[in-house]
Amino acid sequence: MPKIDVGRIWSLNYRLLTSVIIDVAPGIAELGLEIKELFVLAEVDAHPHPAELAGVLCMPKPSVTMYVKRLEAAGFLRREIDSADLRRHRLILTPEGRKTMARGLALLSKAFGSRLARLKPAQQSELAALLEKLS
Amino acid sequence: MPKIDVGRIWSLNYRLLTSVIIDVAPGIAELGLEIKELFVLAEVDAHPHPAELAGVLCMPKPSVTMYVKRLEAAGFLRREIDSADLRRHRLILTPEGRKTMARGLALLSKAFGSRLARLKPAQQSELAALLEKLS
DNA sequence: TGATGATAGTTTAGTATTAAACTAATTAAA
DNA sequence: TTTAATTAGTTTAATACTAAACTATCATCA
Repeated sequence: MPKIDVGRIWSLNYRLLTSVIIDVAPGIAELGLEIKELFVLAEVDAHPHPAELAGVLCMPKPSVTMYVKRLEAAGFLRREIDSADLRRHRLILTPEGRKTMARGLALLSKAFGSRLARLKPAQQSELAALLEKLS
Repeated sequence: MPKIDVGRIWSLNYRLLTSVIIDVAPGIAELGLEIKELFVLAEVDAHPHPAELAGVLCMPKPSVTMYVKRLEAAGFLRREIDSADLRRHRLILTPEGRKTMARGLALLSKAFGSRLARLKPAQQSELAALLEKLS
């Protein structure tokens, strides 16, 4: 059996993601967002606390601080003090933030989806399942 | 048929790559490299001119200028003027650069490979084939 | 030729990112 | 309790990144 070239899988995948990000950045910018801010918005429902967001998104805490600050200033989310733990900030999407997030994710889906479309539906499911196992 | 969630595939994949990079960064740093410098080294044989590297690696030209400058200073590559076109710099890996590149790629393969190992060999081939189609 | 436009690579200058140190709140142990 | 250790989030200070402008060379075409 042929040995898989890990480096090749890696670089194919890396370039795929990078080029999709480059494609999609201008559209995202029109929404008043940066890509990473969109990632933050997209995880706020599931992980409403900054420290969790940093963990889930693999980004340092100060970056989250800054993105949250900007997202808040833009009216896309607000924060409440968690009364059970006064250190924690609970983040909440505003309706505007939710709408903008949906638009941003739609752009990303469209850009990535147009590549995914090269695969048959069954292959797309297969890819999703394989990535799921890797994560 | 269930509709595939493009955003989910995306974020699974994005997080996979990010976390592998975070895992591998300290080891790469011990070689005297940054991750992106390693990516540059790895493509120099196939694309010996900075402008091409920028295209292939999806990074801006000034970034390539900077990485090349550091890699040259570290003795990992040298440059020659292309006598056919005096604007162009032909980049050449030094033996030391080649050795360091191999070590860096080995680290990356090991880190990514340890995730890939969750898949059976046939599934690894399948993943490689799917990513190939997407690139 | 020589004028115009394109391309290779660099520099500059401003923004983005992040490691390290910090403040404040919580928890656990003595 | 009070002390020490931990955790949440922020600030600071330094580095990394990159858009825009630049220099030099090349290519095209009148």
